[in-house]
Amino acid sequence: MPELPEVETVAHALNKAIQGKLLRTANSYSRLRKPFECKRIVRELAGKQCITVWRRGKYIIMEFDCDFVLIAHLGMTGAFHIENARQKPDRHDRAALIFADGNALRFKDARRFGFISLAKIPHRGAMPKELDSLGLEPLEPEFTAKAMQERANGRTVPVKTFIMDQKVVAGVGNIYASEALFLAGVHPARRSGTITGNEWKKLVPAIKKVLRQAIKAGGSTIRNYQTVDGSEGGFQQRLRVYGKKGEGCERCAGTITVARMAGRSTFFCPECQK
DNA sequence: AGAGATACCTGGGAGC
DNA sequence: TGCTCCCAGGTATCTC
Repeated sequence: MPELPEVETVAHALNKAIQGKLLRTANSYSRLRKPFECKRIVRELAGKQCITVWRRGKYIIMEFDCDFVLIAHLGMTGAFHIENARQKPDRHDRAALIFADGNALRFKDARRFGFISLAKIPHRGAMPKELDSLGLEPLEPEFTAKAMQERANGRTVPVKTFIMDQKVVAGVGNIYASEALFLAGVHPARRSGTITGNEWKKLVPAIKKVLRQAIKAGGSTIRNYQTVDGSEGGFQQRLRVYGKKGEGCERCAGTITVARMAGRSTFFCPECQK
């Protein structure tokens, strides 16, 4: 389940892998959440050089030396891998970018929740308008307790759901939302508008800390996630509540409990998260 | 407009 | 061993 740390790890690896390469063509093997527009992609990007690859929220942006970018989302099970273009795609490969040097960047996605789409930008280095609605970037200075308290004012959704709202904060998903709330000692079901300034001063740094630690560990491998070279992330060993229903809390005598919030499993300690 | 539910999709694990 | 059932969840879209 790729969240910000996994996407960061993948974007970094992709940047190393394809920066400077010339796109030759593209292939589509089956449909994704949004159609992979092979013909349009080839028309706009063939012969163009990949300039850089970066991340915004959970989206990966591949820049080329023109006014188009590719926006990729890994969905639940998306992964990129590089191999020789002559190699046969395997069962779950959905699309490929073929480079002039003979390498293929294949997008593998068993559940097809991911996508790669072409977007026009006003000028090189600009943010595609498709990503305008994304909220605060949690590792940037703009992500502060004050900004979050303002946005939460009057809101009644559980704070867990609130911090997973991509229009509020971009990049926090189900795993790290549970982990950050645990670190901050905040109960996930609390209505977001009732979180005090002091609580946001614990929760905002907790989100940053959890994300930074996970990036350092190369992400968490929960079920599906793989890095570009096929290796697994190391953060799952450091998870404190996610997936730990029935286990003892590491901080108090409580037992980790699971509840559903907005249809998602939410793990927390009912004793020390208030 | 905000909140919650549902659809999309398929591998994998649980239970029998 | 092999079958069925259900869960995992990011996002778009719907209903209230």
